[in-house]
Amino acid sequence: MSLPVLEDENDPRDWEIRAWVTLVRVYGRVERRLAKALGAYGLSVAQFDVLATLLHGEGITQQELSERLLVTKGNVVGLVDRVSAAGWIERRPDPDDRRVNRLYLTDAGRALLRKALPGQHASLKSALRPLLEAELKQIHTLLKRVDDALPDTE
Amino acid sequence: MSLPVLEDENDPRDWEIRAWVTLVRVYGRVERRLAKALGAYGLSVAQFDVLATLLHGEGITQQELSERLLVTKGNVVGLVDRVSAAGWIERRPDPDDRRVNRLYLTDAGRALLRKALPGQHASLKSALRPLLEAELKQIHTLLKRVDDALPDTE
DNA sequence: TATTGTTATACTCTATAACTATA
DNA sequence: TATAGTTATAGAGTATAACAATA
Repeated sequence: MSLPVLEDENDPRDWEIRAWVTLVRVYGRVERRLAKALGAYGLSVAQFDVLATLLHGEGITQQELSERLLVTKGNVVGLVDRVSAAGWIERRPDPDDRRVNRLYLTDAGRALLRKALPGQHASLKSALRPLLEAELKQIHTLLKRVDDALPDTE
Repeated sequence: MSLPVLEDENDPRDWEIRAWVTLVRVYGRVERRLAKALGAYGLSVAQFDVLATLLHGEGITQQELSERLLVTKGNVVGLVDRVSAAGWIERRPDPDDRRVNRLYLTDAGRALLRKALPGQHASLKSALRPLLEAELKQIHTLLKRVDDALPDTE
């Protein structure tokens, strides 16, 4: 989870650290809630991410999926194995390049998403309820700036 | 990691989702950098968290550690096993309650922190460099509000 | 030669739940 | 009865690296 949590007003640590500690804490706690809700559908967070990524871009390759999910292509193999074994996605060989698999949602996968997505959205809205829309935008804008500035040495 | 990343301006998703997706992405990428730096010292992020938590509160119990790290006490056992096997912390029986272990850094653990902490801080500062201090405070304030509002049903 | 995907290895973290010893 | 810690189980994710097929 990273870095200790303590919140006294005289905390001498830099604001980078305080912001990061809080972010990590929120990430962990919210992620856990989302994961628990997904568990009811037999989905892990990583597996849900696969489905949700495909929802917005069917036909991507495993390579592309690994870039979106920020995991190695080796790990994507196992992930895709598990999700396709469950019948939610399928690999289809690319007709033009026989090295490539392209990934598609099955009807079952689409149906599962239709069931699982509303709950995820609701959990998220509930967790972030203390923030006004302008504040959500603010967080998005600031963190997007950080994301864009991170070199993609990964 | 949770929820797909795509950034087009007409993205119809709610700001909760956009903020969350960005937060998750930043979390993942920065965490990975921090983890890589810790790897040079033979530390995982969770293990570093143990050491850093003890630095700010030596003598806590395993139970207390599990609450700070947001993991179950069962998992803390293994975590403490590994970190103490490496010689960085030690369990000392509580003299007043024989059920309790209290945790302390060893000299080696303190020395390791002295080596590892500056790099962690530097990585963090580097990653968050695009943000002004006021913006870091803003993120801290907003996310703290979210954290405080989350019910601790975990 | 470079790329896509696969396989193999080994470790860490996680959740869950039953168990013990103490209180 | 309740609490602190332990053990056991099983699954999931991760990194790393070598490999096959294809380009």
